[in-house]
Amino acid sequence: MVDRPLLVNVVLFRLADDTLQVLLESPGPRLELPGSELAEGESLEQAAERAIAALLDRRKTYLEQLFTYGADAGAPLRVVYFALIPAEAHLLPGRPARWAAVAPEPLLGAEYAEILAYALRRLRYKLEYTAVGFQLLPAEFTLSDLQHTYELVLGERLDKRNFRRRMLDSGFIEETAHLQTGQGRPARLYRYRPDAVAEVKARRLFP
Amino acid sequence: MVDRPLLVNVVLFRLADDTLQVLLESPGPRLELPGSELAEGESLEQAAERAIAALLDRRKTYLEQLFTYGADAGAPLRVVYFALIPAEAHLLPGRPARWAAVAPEPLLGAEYAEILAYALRRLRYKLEYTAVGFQLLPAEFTLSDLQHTYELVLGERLDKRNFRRRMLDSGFIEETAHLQTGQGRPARLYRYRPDAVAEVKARRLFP
DNA sequence: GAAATAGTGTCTGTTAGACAATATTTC
DNA sequence: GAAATATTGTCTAACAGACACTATTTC
Repeated sequence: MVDRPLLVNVVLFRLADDTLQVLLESPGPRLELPGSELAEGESLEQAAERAIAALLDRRKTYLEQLFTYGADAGAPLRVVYFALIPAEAHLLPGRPARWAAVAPEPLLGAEYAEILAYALRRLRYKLEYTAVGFQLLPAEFTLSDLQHTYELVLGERLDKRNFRRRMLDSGFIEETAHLQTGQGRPARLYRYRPDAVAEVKARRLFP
Repeated sequence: MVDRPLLVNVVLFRLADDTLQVLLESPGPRLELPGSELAEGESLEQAAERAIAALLDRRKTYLEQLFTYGADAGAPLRVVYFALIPAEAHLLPGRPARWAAVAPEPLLGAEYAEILAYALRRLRYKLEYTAVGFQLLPAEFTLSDLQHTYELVLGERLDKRNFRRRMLDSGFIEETAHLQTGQGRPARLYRYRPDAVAEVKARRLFP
């Protein structure tokens, strides 16, 4: 049996300050992705949740296994998860961690940068083809909020009319009785329908 | 550091005898998926390739990491890959392994059955949205062969005219100068274009 | 009433999907 | 010429994507 360290890392995304952000730790001079060694009698997912619970005051998140990195025979094995965190979650005090914009980060090691890039790719993919965007928003949200979420994650502008039409047609969301007031005309609040089919039927290559 | 066994399993698919088949081993009374423990100084992918090389006379295959199973804290960690094997590959002699139709297999343990079901789902998904089907065929193939491949994996009949049209329009394949003769009219042989973009642009949920 | 934001409908080009007849070979 | 297989084109309904104006609220 091989005695090789097994790490569980977590890429935590959130939307705040009009930016897609990722949680980075700086225990030393360099930035790292949060994580920990797999503990005795613990599942992989539990280890990921433990790493999140050590950083945030919120437990319930969208969590998905990303990949297991073990290409370099010398390096530790890394099982990487990614998670979506609503903006309301707070960092626990006393942790050398901060939310950083998803962007080239010179202090992030190359191995972590590769993982982060892949996680972002998967997040965008997920967002386009499934109904995962709600995990970044509060339970009730306006269609403008939702569109903004998509625009930030995908990094492109979306057409308002087409967005609303397709989002409503998809059946993923439903109206609530509530309105959100603000600067201009109040906006209808919607909520995610957990019973909706989460996968979009995408175009197949073959008939 | 936790001292937990780390296994690398491989789900090997091939098409033969008009069936989608998977390679199963029977070292004991039950059937299992091939695999081995991760060896010292070895990458995950190398371990998967080693497990394949121990069974088949062909090394070069399509190999993709599927998932890492570690939900049960008591069980070993399993990094699972899936691979596509052309029908020409031969089983090495003296191995307690056989190709079995992908179907409910009573002798296959529940954990393996779950893995196999997921691998099949991923294979179908891959086939629909990327150009991976060629990995199950010889270098040159007819459009009928290719359609047959898709029909077997997807488990449904496809319309010939639409299939050919879209496959040719996709640019994934190109004509060769060769024909395959047989019972009826000879068929044009095609080959995969490795330089083609492998991903299909699928329909997005949002504009 | 000015500023801000929410909300709504139509048109066009492309594509998915359904559908059947002809062409070329072997035996 | 019968049997087997390969090859080819059209039509329609649905959808993607482009596009601009009206409605409702606050200050």
